[in-house]
Amino acid sequence: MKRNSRLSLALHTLSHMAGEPDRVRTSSDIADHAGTNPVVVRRVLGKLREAGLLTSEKGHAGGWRLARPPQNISLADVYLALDERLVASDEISEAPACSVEHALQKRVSGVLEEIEQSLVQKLGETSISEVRGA
Amino acid sequence: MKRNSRLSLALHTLSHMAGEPDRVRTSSDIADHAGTNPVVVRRVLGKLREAGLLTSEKGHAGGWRLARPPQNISLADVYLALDERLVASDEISEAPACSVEHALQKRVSGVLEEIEQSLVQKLGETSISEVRGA
DNA sequence: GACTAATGCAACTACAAAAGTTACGTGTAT
DNA sequence: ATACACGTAACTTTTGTAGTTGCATTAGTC
Repeated sequence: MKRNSRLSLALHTLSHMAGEPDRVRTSSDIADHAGTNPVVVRRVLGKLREAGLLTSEKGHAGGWRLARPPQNISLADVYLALDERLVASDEISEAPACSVEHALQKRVSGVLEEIEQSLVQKLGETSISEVRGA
Repeated sequence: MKRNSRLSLALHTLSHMAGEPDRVRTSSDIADHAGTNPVVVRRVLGKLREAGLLTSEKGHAGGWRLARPPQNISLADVYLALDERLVASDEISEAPACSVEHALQKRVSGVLEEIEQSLVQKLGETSISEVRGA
């Protein structure tokens, strides 16, 4: 696949679903369309299910479905569901000796965190249906 | 190190330099402060030099220095210098069979590209000196 | 009840990006 | 001449993630 594939796969799948919200889709179908395989699809969509964006049903005629109207699912919902933190680092900074150094590190982290937040806000301005729609 | 380490290392170093713009620093000094090693530092700072943010001098008493006043170096400058594309994918999409599918992929890519742009814009609003300063 | 088709999940392999490391060439001040 | 610094190439190590296989569980269908 490519980089940022989880986010890309999630958006792709959700946008696709937004077109026919009532249709149930299997992991295999989705995997075929996305050029990947069913287990990867389940892994990614599982995250979206945990976040309440999708529902899944086992057994015969089971599969995936949107849990809410697509107008009501923002890109930020998806991003957060996947635990992506593209900008900020989930740092385990190994406590630098110097305290000035430590202060500076917190500065940098703080700035990146702000940028991360503004990214999420920006993502919140677009819904899945808009991705498909126009 | 941690995730997003190149950006983090670059910002850290530049912020540090912003404090004493006239001082020349060696890769070793910087590496010690950042908890990494000189070659990695040279790799990252080399990108910043290519982008005109830093200068380097070889030989005895050589080292790294800011190429411009720190007020005049934005986070976007740094981000772009490193060729980071945190949101958008540098996709080599393997041409999907269905053309509808292809259209949708372009949609998703387009949206991510927009988000990427807005991220750069946001980064452009902060300078290196502000990171250190307040 | 047997069969089929779907998710859920664990364990493993494969691969790629990046950090870390070593080594050596080049340039420059003393 | 020497010491010190960058520039760069080649290699190893680490890590994140996709891909794969296998099997348990669940739910319709015959």
